[in-house]
Amino acid sequence: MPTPELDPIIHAPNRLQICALLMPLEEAAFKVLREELSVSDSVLSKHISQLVGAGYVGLSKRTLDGRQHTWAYLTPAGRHAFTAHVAALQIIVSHAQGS
Amino acid sequence: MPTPELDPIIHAPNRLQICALLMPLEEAAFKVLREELSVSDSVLSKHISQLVGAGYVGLSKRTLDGRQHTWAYLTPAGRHAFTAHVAALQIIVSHAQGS
DNA sequence: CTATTGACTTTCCGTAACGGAAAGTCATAA
DNA sequence: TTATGACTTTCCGTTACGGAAAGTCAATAG
Repeated sequence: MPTPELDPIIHAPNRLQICALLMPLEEAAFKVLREELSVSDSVLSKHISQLVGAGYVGLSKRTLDGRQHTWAYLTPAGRHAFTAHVAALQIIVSHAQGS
Repeated sequence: MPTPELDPIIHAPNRLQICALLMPLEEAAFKVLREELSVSDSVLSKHISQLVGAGYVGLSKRTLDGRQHTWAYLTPAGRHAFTAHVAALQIIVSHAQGS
């Protein structure tokens, strides 16, 4: 059995966390993600861009209180990729408990 | 609860796998690791060097059949770091199943 | 209608991580 | 003394990040 492949788009710590946070939600506000990850706007924006580029995340820009706000959500492909990534991680880590 | 920190030394896919493979063993031959990871000698050597540099892995060079062979093993610090890293991963991933 | 402000986005920049290929080590074996 | 096997290092080019600063844009404030 070949080693399961870890998805480089998802593996990066910040993106792994973004995906994990989005998994149980329908969507999350940009600001919320930024606070959860404790990163700057630019860093979060760039990571989200990569996820969007991979087709894993979708954005919804809406106006609230007269201001523009961005919400992010996992696409079906994103949910699938995250699930597969976690499965791969578990297979790799499972060797640790005695192959 | 602050986000658990992923150890960058261990997080890299190849090194995560090296550590996972070494966890249940007392030691593993260089060649075995190279085959399990399907990487070149130089790549494996460089990743192991980083683990050694972090104090996570130790090397034992012995002669067998008149040839030099290298064996790698996790140090106590390495086992501890790997365990902590996996625990951090689980905490992050656990959010996915509904925070 | 123009300036401002909030909420991101991009660009610019420097550092560090990787992998592949090739050269270098070193302890034997021939 | 040379050749091997088994790594180790070096060289090189690509890519990934993060921080800082500049740029966008829509929705007010004036």
